[in-house]
Amino acid sequence: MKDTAERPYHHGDLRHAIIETTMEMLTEDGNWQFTLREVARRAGVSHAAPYRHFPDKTALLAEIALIGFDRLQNALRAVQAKSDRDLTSEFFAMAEAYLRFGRANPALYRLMFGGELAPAGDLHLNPRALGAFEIVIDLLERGQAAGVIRKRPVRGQAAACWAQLHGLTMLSLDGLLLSEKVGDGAVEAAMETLCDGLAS
Amino acid sequence: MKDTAERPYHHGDLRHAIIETTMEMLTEDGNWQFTLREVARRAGVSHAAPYRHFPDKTALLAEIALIGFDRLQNALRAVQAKSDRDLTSEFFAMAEAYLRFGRANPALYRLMFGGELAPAGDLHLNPRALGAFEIVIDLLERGQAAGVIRKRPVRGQAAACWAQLHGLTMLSLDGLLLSEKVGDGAVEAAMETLCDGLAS
DNA sequence: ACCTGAACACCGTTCAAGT
DNA sequence: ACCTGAACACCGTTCAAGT
Repeated sequence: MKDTAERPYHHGDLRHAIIETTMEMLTEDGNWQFTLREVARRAGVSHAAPYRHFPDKTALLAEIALIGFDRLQNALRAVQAKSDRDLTSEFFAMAEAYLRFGRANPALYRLMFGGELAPAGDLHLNPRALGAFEIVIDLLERGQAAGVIRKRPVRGQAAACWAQLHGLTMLSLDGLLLSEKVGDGAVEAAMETLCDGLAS
Repeated sequence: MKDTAERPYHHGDLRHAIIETTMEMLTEDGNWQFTLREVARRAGVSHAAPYRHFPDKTALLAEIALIGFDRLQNALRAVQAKSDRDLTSEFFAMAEAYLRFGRANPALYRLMFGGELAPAGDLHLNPRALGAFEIVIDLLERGQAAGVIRKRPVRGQAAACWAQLHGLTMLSLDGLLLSEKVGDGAVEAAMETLCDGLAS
């Protein structure tokens, strides 16, 4: 579209390329390991080049984590949009979407909640990290209005949902919910117990 | 006690000293960061010495994680022992002990469930990692027998408890359950919801 | 049997210097 | 304005050599 199209200089947009490459490395290798020098290598630039776009390694990772929160939010919003069913099915679909996100992006999910970024620019103060939480709150509010959810402070109920989903996701990533260890269908059973606690 | 007391050679028991030093480093610095060379430095040995006792860094960390699981189990067992109260109080005391353990040892707790050890010798296949789970199962079984817990497969209920506690602990360590973000008393509210789901 | 010292191949980060 | 190359201070790991 641009008439002055001199992209082929070196990259055009190295910052974007770095983020893209980092995300690829994250998804291809479940084993969490990531070096700034390799992302530079893959992007075809010198190992010092990323420092023109990110102050340090954790700043880049914090940005990646935020993108992860955006994607999680979008995954949940997609479920919310398909509201052609009752609230209970929507609740289960939401939970399933959350768990699937974690299982599909283990390294990214771990990064989002890892804590190696806490010393950095406290990622979790960023409102983008709480978008998913608001979606759960909305669902619970509709449930209370419809009379299928127990009338309690929604934020507390949302915390229970989030903790349960986060815990299941993490334990699942750790391989701690396999049938041999914890019995068959542990995730389904746990979700059922959560539902019992929420239902009116 | 020993008549042949030639400890002051160099260390006597370097393996033990290394574990001890690692544990100290872990508890003093919440920011997860740990180098094998520094533990050697603090233990007063060369940086190659640890390799006579551990094949590599992750092997040492896996051992530390197992000790963490032992300690968690002991913390819960201490609650179990003081059974001078009803099952509901015991349940809450157990939950509180779990959360307190995580908050008191953030770096250790993160290591136990971190996943940087997964590629190593899959720590979580070790039965020591599931001791805490068995304690929860025992509590739930007594609850079902006493008629205060809903009659459902216990292992599923235990999974729900574990996931909830693990999720609350993790989110709490991440600072995601602060009042400003999620409302006041989120942990208590979440525990209440879990109870509602378990109670008969 | 246990420990040291030097060595190798890597990091993250900085900084003068290039275009 | 953006990138490179060399440099610095670190790692994890290995291995000959010391006691």
